[in-house]
Amino acid sequence: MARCRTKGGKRMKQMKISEAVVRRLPIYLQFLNELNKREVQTVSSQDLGQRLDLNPAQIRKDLAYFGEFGRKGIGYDVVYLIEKIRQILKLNQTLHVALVGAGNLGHALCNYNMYMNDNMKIMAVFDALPSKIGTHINSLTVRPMQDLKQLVDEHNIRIGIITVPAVEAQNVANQLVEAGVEGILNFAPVILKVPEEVRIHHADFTRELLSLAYYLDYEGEESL
Amino acid sequence: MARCRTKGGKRMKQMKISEAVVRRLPIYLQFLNELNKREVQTVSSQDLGQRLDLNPAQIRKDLAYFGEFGRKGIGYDVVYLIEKIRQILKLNQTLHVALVGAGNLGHALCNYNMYMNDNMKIMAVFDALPSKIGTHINSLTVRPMQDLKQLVDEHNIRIGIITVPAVEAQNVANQLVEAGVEGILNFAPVILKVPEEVRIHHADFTRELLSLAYYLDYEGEESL
DNA sequence: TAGATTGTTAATCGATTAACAATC
DNA sequence: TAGATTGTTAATCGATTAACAATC
Repeated sequence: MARCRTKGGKRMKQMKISEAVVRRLPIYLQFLNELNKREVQTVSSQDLGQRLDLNPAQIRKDLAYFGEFGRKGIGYDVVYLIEKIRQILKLNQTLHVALVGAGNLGHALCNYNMYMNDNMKIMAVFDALPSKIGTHINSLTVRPMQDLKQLVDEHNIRIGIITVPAVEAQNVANQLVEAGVEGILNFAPVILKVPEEVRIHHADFTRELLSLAYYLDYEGEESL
Repeated sequence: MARCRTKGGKRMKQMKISEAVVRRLPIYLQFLNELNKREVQTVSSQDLGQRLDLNPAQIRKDLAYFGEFGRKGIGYDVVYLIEKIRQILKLNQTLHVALVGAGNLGHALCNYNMYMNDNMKIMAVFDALPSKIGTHINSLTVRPMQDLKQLVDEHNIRIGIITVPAVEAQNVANQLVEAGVEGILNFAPVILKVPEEVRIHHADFTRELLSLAYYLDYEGEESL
């Protein structure tokens, strides 16, 4: 659902952008924000590539999918490129988020409250445990699951974050889908099934940890 | 650093396994564990593919990099395959982990204490804040950063987890490297530079959230 | 045996990288 | 102008998928 330009500059919708490209955009944005904070005005694909361990040609190509953001002989204007990437990722509208699971991890995420992402806002927190309901996390009151649909509608919530234990995650996902969210970020260590029109991303750190383990050097050389 | 077999069955070290393959192994393992809990004995690549939204041929190929784990006409024995994947990911040894950052997220991870991963154990927790030092998280006492190197040596800690604020993350990474960890799992929303012999994985949920935002359907069609 | 399913080779598809004209 | 760096095309590389013989 990206918009690109034909040679003539006319806009052309729907030119399939690969997932790999989309996943790099937040990385670019993160580093560009750092550069901006350091008041760096301009950056080349060379510089970016060096810092991010990516091929400069790849970076140029990634950005070129969405428009001509750079200047030949000069590089990219940091502020301008930040603005453009924010547009691509639709970060100029504030995205409303519901968080389900007021446990430790849920608390952590609320505290973050996307402090660096002014563009995403947790609007409501839910939990199934009666003991949790009514308690406060920052300025939010933990709500029972029955209120989910109503609050999703009311606050125009488009994303759900799942921070419940693994056994409940699928059930919660179903309820989020039912309530009408368009995307889910799942922290529980299980594979969830959702209708294909709902986008699901996994933030399951156990996966990261396990794949990390693979890359550790052998110590006690063992055979399979 | 994978071991494979030549046709004749002799072992052959070093046949480059792609990162994509390694990242799928934990997913297989996760689902196989579920099947095992449900006392399912056998599973086909067909079944797995359906459930995990992956191509069955891909799954067979992934597994075949490491050995012949299946039986033609039958499929894979769930228990046996779990065991094999655990070996590949080196989960049969208990991996010792240090966690730096006793904030909310650090607490959450300690509570997890890898409950489902008996194979990883957080051996020590560190923080820079004097107010945090000496406090307890479960059975662990929060230690000052000065103790890092000593405890890494003492407990044979091979992995460091970073859950400190973004601005401190690079500094902490440096200290972890200095202390001798082989891998780092970074939760802070920054790009870290580490020597190439140290493996670094990112569990930065803001990235996941931003790329998720990209895939939400447009509402107020805006042009770039 | 017939049906199912693996492991593996070959074909396809897609992503990364190199190279270079355009231009600041 | 000379040097730098983009946007983009072409070349390369690698990953996914299809197909099928082997075999349970």
